[in-house]
Amino acid sequence: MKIHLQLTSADRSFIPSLKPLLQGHNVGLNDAPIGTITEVEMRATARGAKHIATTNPTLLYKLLRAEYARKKPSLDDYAGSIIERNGYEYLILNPLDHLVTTPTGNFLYKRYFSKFTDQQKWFPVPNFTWEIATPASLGSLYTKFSSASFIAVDIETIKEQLAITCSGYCGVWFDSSNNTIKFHAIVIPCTDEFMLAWIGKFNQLPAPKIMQNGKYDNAYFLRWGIPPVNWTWDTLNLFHCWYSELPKRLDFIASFILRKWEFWKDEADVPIHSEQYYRYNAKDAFTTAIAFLGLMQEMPSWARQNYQQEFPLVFPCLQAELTGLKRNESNFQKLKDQIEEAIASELQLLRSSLGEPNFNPNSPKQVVQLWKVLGSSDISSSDTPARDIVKNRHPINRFVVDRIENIRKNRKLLSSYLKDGLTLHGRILYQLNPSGTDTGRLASAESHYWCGLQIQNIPRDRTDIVYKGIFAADKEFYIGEGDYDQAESRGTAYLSGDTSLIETVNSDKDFHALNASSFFGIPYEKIVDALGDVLDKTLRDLSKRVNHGANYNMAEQVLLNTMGIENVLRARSMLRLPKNWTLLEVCRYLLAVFDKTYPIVRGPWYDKIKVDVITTHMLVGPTGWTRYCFGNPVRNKRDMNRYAAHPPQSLNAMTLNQAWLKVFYEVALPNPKDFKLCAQIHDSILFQYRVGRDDLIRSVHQCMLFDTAVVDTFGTSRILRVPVSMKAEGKTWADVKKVDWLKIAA
DNA sequence: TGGCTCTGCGCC
DNA sequence: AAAGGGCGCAGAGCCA
Repeated sequence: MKIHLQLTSADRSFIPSLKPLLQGHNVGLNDAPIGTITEVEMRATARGAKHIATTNPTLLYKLLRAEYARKKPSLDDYAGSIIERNGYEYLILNPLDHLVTTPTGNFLYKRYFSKFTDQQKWFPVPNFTWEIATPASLGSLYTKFSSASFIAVDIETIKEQLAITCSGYCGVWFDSSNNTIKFHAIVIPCTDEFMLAWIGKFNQLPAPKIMQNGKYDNAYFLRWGIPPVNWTWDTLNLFHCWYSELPKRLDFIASFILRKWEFWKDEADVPIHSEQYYRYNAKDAFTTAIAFLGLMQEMPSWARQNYQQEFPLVFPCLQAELTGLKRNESNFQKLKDQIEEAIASELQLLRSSLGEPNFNPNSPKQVVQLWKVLGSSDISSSDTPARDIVKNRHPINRFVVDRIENIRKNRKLLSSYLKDGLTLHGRILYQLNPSGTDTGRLASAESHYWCGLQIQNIPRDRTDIVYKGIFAADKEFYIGEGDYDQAESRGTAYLSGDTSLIETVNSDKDFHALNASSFFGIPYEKIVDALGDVLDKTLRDLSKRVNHGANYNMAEQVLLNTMGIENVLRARSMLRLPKNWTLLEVCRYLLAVFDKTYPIVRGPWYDKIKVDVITTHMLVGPTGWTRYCFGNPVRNKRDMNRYAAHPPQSLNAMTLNQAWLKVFYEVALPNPKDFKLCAQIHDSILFQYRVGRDDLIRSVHQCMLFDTAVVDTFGTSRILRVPVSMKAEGKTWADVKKVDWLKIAA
């Protein structure tokens, strides 16, 4: 096959990276500017090519202009799409720099390129047929769909009243007599109670349901009292379980799985309840159905096993999302007033002392300008490390920077956590997404209902501000929370097989104080006394930071940034390091001390991670959870850092996810009147239990405690059991108290 | 005005 | 040359 590759001049320097992908194929390259489409087709014809691949956005624009005059199409949206014109096939590709700047570029290029060179291996796309259901046709359509093997479902919604505007169904019928698959999509407009009832009836059809991010659709179905049965498949979760590092939007999945596919999301911008609107809905359902079949055909067994672990999580997540937490209105208002007042007075002070009545401390540009005035024109950023440098140069700087920091902190609180529109019916809602991260942690975001907040980054309580007090227990309920103790460090210890670290995490003594003692040669008794009270907080904090830094494979500059100049200076004098050492030298020393204490972690274990990724592209965790890795940890330190952070973070996530499921099935479902599952926050489970049902605290504790066999770098298997500490009896999230009777009674 | 990217920052 | 992992959200600033 002959292919014409129409590039841009910006691609020129990346052509060497492309060459290996073109080997064995007859490809002609051209990077001249685009005049007209005809001109490009003439270039192709000149070399006998009917297939044109392009990275040229102008060409894409010209190809689409007739259909979508509204806005410029984005190359990234259309990457992988095939557009037909005049008997030519156009394959849209991202700019060639993706081959070098993204870990997935090479893989995607190869895959998309095979849409031309290896056409028969692609899943065949059937014809798209669809119709709008009417009261007259619904009866017969219902009969027809009753025999479907699968039904893909997708809804459209509007913000007003959180209403469903229509629901699309794409039936899939397997006919074993002639070995064919039939598809047909319908859209039921949700225009009145009668149609809503029909949507509910279709949702009750027995066929397994396929959705793309069905948690969204189901939030609306549940809101309107028409839940579906047999939701078994979700293309979002399927794809995440296969290639967690790739995008997971339906349009991306479609162009990844299907050869002849053209991005269609630009069609969405049409009037509600118009025919095009319904067509768009039908097409989404159709796409979900065929993407599902393509995924089933192609996904390897390890990815399916991932799915068996991941998909069940959507049910407790959906329940927790719709439960949310009640807001304590008076605490909320009081806090908001307090913060607004603090901002106003600090801002006034700052502006008048600078003599700049319009100065905005949140503007990076203005703050960098201010550095110039203060004689720090070498600092070009206004972020935390930059401010740290500036404020340590002069007491006047410190005064100004302190004001800026106070204002920024409080403004952040106000805009992200004390904003309008947090609640629905007095409750703060959110999403918990099992497909949101590369490691298998849940991600969180604002609710599907266009309100609420991300529940996993709530500000921790400070001496002056107690934010968590705005989350209130329901009437006759208490808030409780179960936390894994030092989960990631335990994971690092068992996964690496560093026996010193294993000994440290398993000790009854304080983890960070033990570290401080081994790192700096100070007797443990001088850091923590016999009662467990901390005597040397500074030293303990220092070892905490060093441990944290080393675990994430920090370089010394970054350790300096996170520790701050003052802390590093303090470390230098406290540890009696040479006075002529620079801050960076001190940081280098601190990281070296970690390596000396725990030589296996950043030594043989990291080597093992590199070998695994380079030779297999896989990181397989103790639960079997497998991450496909596109990056190269040998050539690229960023990739190395990601893959070094993955095993402990993922193991911790898997542990928590299993506990989350257990709590759902063994505590929440059997006790619907007395227990509410609220959220998962990376190493904790937040819940509510009815006053008097202290036994449920113990039940959660039991669900969270379990054993995992972990094999280390050298093949030794050990049983890891992460201890759990329980907090409970909170009238708000801020006043949960440590539960101390669990151990005694157990 | 709306949409986009960049910067900054909250949590574990 | 320099390189901290995993997230999501808001404001600033710029462009059309």
